[in-house]
Amino acid sequence: MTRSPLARPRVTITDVARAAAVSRQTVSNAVNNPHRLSPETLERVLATIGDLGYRPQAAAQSLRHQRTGAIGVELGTLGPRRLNETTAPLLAALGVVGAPHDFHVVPFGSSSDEPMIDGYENMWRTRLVDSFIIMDTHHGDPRPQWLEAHGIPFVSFGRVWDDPGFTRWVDVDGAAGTQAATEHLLAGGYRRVGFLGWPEGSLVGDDRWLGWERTVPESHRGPSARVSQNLRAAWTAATELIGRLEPGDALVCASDILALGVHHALLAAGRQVGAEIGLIGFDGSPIAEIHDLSTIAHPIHQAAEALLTLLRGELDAAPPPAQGRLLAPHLVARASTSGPGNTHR
Amino acid sequence: MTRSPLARPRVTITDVARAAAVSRQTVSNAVNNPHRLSPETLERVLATIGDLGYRPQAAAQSLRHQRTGAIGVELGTLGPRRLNETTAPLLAALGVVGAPHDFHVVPFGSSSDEPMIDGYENMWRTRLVDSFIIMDTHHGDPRPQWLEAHGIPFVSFGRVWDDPGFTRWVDVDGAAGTQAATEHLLAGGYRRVGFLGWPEGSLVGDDRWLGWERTVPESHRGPSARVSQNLRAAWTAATELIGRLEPGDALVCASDILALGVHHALLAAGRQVGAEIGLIGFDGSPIAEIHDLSTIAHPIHQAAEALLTLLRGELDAAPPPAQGRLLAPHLVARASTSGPGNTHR
DNA sequence: GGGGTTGTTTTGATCGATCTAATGGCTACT
DNA sequence: AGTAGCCATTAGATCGATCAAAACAACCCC
Repeated sequence: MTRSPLARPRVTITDVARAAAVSRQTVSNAVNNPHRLSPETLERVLATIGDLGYRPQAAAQSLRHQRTGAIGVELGTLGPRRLNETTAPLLAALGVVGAPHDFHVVPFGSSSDEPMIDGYENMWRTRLVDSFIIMDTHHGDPRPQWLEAHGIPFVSFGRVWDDPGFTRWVDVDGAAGTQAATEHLLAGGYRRVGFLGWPEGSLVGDDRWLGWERTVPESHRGPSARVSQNLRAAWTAATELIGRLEPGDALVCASDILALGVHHALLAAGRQVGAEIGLIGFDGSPIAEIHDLSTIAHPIHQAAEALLTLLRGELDAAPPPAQGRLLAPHLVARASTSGPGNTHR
Repeated sequence: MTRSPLARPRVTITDVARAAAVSRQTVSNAVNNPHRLSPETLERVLATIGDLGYRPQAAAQSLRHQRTGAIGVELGTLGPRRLNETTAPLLAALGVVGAPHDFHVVPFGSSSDEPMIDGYENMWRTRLVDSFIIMDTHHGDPRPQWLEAHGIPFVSFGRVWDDPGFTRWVDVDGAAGTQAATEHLLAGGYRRVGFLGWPEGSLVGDDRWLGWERTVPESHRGPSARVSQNLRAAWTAATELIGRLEPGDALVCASDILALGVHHALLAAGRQVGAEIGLIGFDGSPIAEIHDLSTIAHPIHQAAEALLTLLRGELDAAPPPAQGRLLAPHLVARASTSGPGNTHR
């Protein structure tokens, strides 16, 4: 029944103090204010810390500092809001990027459509977390206002559309993404570049449309259409659209799902993806990877860094930034944009 | 600069005690041992708790109890082990199911392929978590042994293949899944049912193959093939396979990716999915949903419950169960198994 | 030698909750 | 009346870390 030193009994600051024949405070200083100790003492204490494998306990620090370093992130599991493709990777990135700064993530769920503020309130009141990152904000979203009203620190991944004065957000520059996609296709030798996007009126959708529209020269403009985010709709629209596409033309799509619809329509029409018709999606989803479709991927890692920086400012009561932060997504080139005439592998 | 009661200053047990004119301990008892109080006192204290909106602080409880209720879950972000389709939903389910039992999840990442034990050691030594759920165990996985050796509480989602004596796992019954798929197809009127799976030798793959093999009668057995988990391979194999399929036949696939490959091959061959050839995948992934493919979905919610139950036993030093727990997945019927001759929608 | 500095180390209090043991009030039994 | 027993309540200590302030040592200056 012997247990290794990692297990019980835990190593506390008192153990280290005793072993090094100093006071608890001196051990604490060795860790947090090394300059206060004489070189000899410092060395001895640090050696003892190493020997015993001491690490400060998070719970004790949290209590003392009144800060846990835990960031609440809501995962909409059931109900209308699904776990989307971007959420999970962002969560992972936040975990990795946050660790060195003593931040960690605590996902929590809202099991139903109930006033989901409940989840936030629980996490906050028990101080299981001391800040939040909200995502997928939409018009009429009650969360920003509620959090603000209660003085709860939070930042947003995605602009807060309802409140233009709110600047503690990080978002992906959709227009820059479709612009890069368009340039990539033109540079790759495709003659005309068209666009398949979502119906006008969605802020994200319009943004992505804009990037294409402002980039493609009149002389190289291919046909375009706007349909809803759904495979069947995309397929149907694409079937009509590709009737107007000539070999050497290409399509920029507002999402990987739309691109997939086009992919299927091309397949069914017996036309070749990439060599005959260029095709690129948006979102960097696994779906695009599986189908060997080029796509515009979100800068997840950068977003995580930026969000944490913002959050740290917020927790230290620093003034909010002058404006939100737009990050450029990056291009992932695959077979579907290998260039006209190029038969890929 | 007024702040709402939810924000600073926090409501502590002392505040409640003062307001209700009792001692701190009495407030604590009102919450944890109500039977110890006289009815009048209890009522008064609870009313005060309600008025002030008191909730015990997690950090203080953690320190006192030497238990945080936090469960570490590793998210393999980069490196070889990817964030798979099941991980994210399970994480969400654990969050929801765990909350009422004062459990919460803390995802942490291994940013590289380094000895990833590091991540576990960090989380454990600082007692940021006091247990782990490991997933995606594989042959030669160092984690179970390491955790065991250090006396760290953990349970596994997925059998621990290396150690048959280890019983603190929950897994999905693959054979039951493919059996249900096969029965569904036969009951739906498909004449012959074939199988497309992974090469022999993978434990999960063989399990899924078995469910089909033991269920389909000799007289209704369709052609089968075994290929690697990858769209292109599936597509190629399926192209060959469907040459041997007659209208009214169906295929059970070991994964949604494989089913997708078949779907594409059918599409390219101009054959109709569902009405002509039945098709069902495995894993309940979004990919299947998007393509309107029937699939066998993992019982994520049940798995989360079972894992938490196991974990609670482990934390309370209860003896391990006699054996691991196999959960039956459930069938999600969509257009791809609508029955021979039935044109769906 | 008293007083002032600087530098290192320690003491005591604190964060918020809960455990243990003690206290005071009341009834009941001898 | 004395005391044993029970119930409701409270005082004090504890979990592990850190802050603020005190103590102590060594040195310099007038």
